[in-house]
Amino acid sequence: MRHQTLFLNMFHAMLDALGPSRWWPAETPFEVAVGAVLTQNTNWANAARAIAALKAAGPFDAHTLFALPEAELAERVRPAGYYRLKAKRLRNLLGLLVRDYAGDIGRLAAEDMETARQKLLAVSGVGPETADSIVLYALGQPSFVVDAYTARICQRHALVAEDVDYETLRELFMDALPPDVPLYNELHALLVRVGHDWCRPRGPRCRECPLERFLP
DNA sequence: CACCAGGCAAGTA
DNA sequence: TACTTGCATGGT
Repeated sequence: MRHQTLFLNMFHAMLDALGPSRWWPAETPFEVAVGAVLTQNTNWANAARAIAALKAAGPFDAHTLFALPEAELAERVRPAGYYRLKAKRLRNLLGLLVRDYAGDIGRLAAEDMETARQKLLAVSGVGPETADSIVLYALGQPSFVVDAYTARICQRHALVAEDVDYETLRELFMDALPPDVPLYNELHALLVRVGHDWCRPRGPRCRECPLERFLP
């Protein structure tokens, strides 16, 4: 209850200033999952190019992509950067879907949230942010997504320590807020937008940030 | 030119 | 355990 009011005030301030985000920018749950891997430490425009190249390879589904040679997968995801690495990581994730869920991400979505999260985290190349992004935006279950922007905004406003870890930050939000999928969806999206446009990694303390009047 | 972008795992001591 | 390093393209 400690941070609930603060977070909700932040949420409404950002929403009023920026309007709704309509995230995740993908057409299907499967595309969300693929995009979550491809956008790791990479801007979305490059990840989107890689997705377009994957779609050009044939039907955009787990069976089809998993059947591609890894070298071809790598060439197609090249625009997303780290392309040899991401080909492996994507393949690992596709392998989970094909082996355990008949290639159908809807069957993964039928698992309870903790099970789905652990299955995703067990894939090499899927860490906590990627797993939570898939759980929230592809599976539609209320796992709060923490990312570099979330951490930076909270650190810069002295809400958390500089060396705060992923789980601590996630629990801060999830303990304060109800497990509400639309709320987690929009709040994460807004934090990314504010982080990208105002809360830069270097440079002076941001001015005219939508959060300025709510935070120290 | 330097910096940044919706991380993660493996290596080292 | 705690820290460091490799991975890479494309826009500003």
